[in-house]
Amino acid sequence: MLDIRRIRNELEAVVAELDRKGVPSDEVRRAHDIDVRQRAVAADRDGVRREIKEISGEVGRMHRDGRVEEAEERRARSRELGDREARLAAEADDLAQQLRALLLRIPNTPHPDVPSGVDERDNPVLRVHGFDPDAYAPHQRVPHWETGEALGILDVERAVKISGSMFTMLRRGGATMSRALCQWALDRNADAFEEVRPPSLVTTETLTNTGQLPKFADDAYHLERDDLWCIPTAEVPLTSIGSGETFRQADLPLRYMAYSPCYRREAGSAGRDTRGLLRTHEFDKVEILAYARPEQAPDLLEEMTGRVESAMVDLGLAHRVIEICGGDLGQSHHRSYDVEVYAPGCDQWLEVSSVSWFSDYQARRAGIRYRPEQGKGTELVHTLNGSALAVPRVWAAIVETHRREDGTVAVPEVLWPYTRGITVLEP
RNA sequence: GGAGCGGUGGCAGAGCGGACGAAUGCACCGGUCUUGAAAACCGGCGACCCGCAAGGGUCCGGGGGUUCGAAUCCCCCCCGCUCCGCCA
Repeated sequence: MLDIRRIRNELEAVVAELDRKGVPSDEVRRAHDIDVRQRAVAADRDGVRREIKEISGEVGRMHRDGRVEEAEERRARSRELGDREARLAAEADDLAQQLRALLLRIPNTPHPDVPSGVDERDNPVLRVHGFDPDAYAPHQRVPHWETGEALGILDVERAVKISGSMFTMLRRGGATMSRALCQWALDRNADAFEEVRPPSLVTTETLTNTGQLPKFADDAYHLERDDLWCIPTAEVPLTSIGSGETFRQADLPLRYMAYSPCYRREAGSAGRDTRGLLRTHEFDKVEILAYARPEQAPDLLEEMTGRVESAMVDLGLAHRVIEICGGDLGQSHHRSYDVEVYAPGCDQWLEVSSVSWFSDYQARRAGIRYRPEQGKGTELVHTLNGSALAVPRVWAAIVETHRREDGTVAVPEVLWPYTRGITVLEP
């Protein structure tokens, strides 16, 4: 959520900032309007409550002093006020509820340095590593789904039989390498991040904290019987670890990482990226996440992006970093970098990580605070997160990049400690 | 799933219709004392919202209700613990 005080005091600035994301101003203006009315009604309500409290105190004292009929008169007066209080309170609650519902739908404002743009075509490429389009041999120009089926390490047909379209199944060395990628990704970030194994099913409240609800309910799997949601990313449970809690400034930044399965309905993307592993309902991912003081956030964003890039280097994959422009930034995002890997077989840049800074947008929804060493009270933390490694697309890029002339695939050496001796994927 | 007990400030733990935002202890912050520290003593110490401020309001798991007045009484829900059942 945005800070209602900013909407209150700097409405036009907020409108201008949201415009950079292509967000129309009507909802913010309506929020501003409701806020004005809400506060007026709440002030009236509080005045009446104050009177009731005073009178109740008097009634108590009169009773002790035996002034019964005087007390009776005061009591009648308070009863009248009670009706007014109830009406004002109901109105104030209703307005507050409307305001919150609106606020939950209004996106975060972008960081001032976010480049202007309308959609993904306007995302500037920040840097490119190890990419030379002419350097690929014909044996690398084979899409991973063909190599995967030929080697018996990818079995899409049976996955579809078991679970329906857009589910996949890895087998033998392919399954082993997938698991190895997760373990390796966790181990290489263990220097700075606490390993967590979070729940994969979460409550409506938890899925609201990170911004997926209420707006994007169609994208998530919902277990109606128990009113639980399948997480689309470990960001969801990890962000809510600290919900409703207040941390000490000295403990920040707090860093967590987790392997988790991720579930996405991919509503509206039927027919896109239908081959292979590029877009599936269920996949594995290792996520890294931090709670930080606002001043710490910019450096953390760079550090976390750097961690993803160096992982791609170690896997021998060509990749690039792009910055997400205003119009392409997600609902909750303040600033984002995408890391994309080049897959020579399908000749595509595949997004394997999106490292993002959410400013205090998620922390305000979730109530994650810290106590500053100077000054009074509490402040909201800033949250950041990114995929340390999204398995299927990295798997695809490895199978295409490291395919050899004989049709087998070389497993990157950094994974060998995790593959039970498998160094080559072969039939 | 069934039965019993419980959910109060950072923690422990009183309060069980009015003077309670809440005793007390610990923790924490400031001071006295001390070469320094500890101990002792003195003082302070919750969060959130509205307000320039003065000040006001809300919060005793959550939601309803009773009452002039609810942490305290009633109803529903959630969570925890113990026992039973079931189960990887």
